[in-house]
Amino acid sequence: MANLDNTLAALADPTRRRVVDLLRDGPRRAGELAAASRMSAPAMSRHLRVLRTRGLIEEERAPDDARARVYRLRHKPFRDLGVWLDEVEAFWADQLSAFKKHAESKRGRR
Amino acid sequence: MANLDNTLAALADPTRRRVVDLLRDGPRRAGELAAASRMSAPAMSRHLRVLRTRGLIEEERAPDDARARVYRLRHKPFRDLGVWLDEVEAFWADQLSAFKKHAESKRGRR
DNA sequence: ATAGTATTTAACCAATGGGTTAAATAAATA
DNA sequence: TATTTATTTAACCCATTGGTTAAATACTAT
Repeated sequence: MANLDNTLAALADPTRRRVVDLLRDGPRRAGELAAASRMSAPAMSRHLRVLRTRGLIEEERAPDDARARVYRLRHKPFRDLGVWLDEVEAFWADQLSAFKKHAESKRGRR
Repeated sequence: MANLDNTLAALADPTRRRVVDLLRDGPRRAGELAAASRMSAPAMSRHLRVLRTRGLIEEERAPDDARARVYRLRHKPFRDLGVWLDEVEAFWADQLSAFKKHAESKRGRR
């Protein structure tokens, strides 16, 4: 459940992308994520479920308080997305493309 | 209109992601993209509009047949996505994260 | 035991998304 | 000029999404 389409679908929502940014600083509780996003607990809970079932994050109980759930980023989906992105980027690295791009820059593109 | 959220929203749909893959091989007509994706012309047209209004592709008339519209990838949104991804990836490059990850690999994670 | 806290699940609702078919545009061709 | 051809736009429909509030779960604290 961690293919590219799942990953991109999970990241499509701004709230969920924001959660990823928050988790870059380390694992966070559901409550912290909700507060930081000014979002109700149920709403955040569902976003977290989407991120989890699509493989972007993983859940565990807080060691100090088993009521709380702590979420952290998983590496693989981001790595895979990076691989795909590099493939796409290769388009511009390609000589022919570079030539076309150059020709077009003269017409005010970028 | 080419921020990260727009880009990710545009890429969330599998058909649109497929279009990006097709355009990696060079510019393509709307009709070609529709056929390659086994999708009706109107449906593809709307996907192309989403990709265009969100800044991922650009449109021009075919030089040889002005009825046809040719689409090509734009660089910026993918570059920006790459920048963000690298920031996210930095999470795992971080020493402390690396340590945690190592500790957890002993419990069967990855 | 009782009450409080952290979070999820359920039920519901309005908005969005993606497909379809039919009509509109606009250019090439006969 | 009349007819195809390439594509978009419009109108419509159904499924999905993301939010809300209320209830359920499960643990902590008094």
